[in-house]
Amino acid sequence: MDALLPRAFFDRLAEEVAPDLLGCVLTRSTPEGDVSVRLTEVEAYAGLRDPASHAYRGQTGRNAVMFGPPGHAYVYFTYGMHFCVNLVCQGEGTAAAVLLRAGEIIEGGELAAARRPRSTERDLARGPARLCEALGIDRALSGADVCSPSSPLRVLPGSPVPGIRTGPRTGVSSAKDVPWRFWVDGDPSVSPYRVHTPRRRTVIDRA
DNA sequence: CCAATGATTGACT
DNA sequence: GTCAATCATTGGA
Repeated sequence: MDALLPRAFFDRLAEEVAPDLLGCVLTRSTPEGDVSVRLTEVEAYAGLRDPASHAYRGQTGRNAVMFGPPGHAYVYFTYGMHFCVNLVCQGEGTAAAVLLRAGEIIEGGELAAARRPRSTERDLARGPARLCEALGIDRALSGADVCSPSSPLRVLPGSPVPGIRTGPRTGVSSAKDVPWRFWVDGDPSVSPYRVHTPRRRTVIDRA
């Protein structure tokens, strides 16, 4: 079996780990089979020192995994319907993490397509919630050790990636100026950039 | 207790 | 370009 990324890889600042994750491969194993994605877009979050991080205001039940050791998955549920996955970085207590935003499916494409039946091949993992859906990642995987060979979610090294670009993070409502989104220039699986738009008032709000 | 909203997506004008 | 879906989590009353 191929060697996984060592835990030391993740024991660094998230903004240092993030570009090194591009080209690496995330594999999800289920009884139905394996699906693997080659990462093409990620975002770094610096935990306690980052206003855009879920961990900015300290440890809660939801973000507890981020305060643990590096090399584990932090999965959260958002907008009432989507999951997103991060990989915890740096030492315990810092709550740094890298959000996995997009990639190219390189194994298990049939299973990924079955999980996302209305998606084109290009869009299978083009976005953080799409990536999770294609790989079958949900809350149950939060805390999974991606450095362990027996884990249902693992990360393997990739070949060095040319053309890494950086820019502001997508969809965040604070610290928009920090250029901690990293992607592979020109890769079709990179998600379209969208600025954060505050939600409008609903009918119930006006009643 | 309760109201607000989100590290998004897909559908639609 | 605009907008609704849909609910866990959060922070404040």
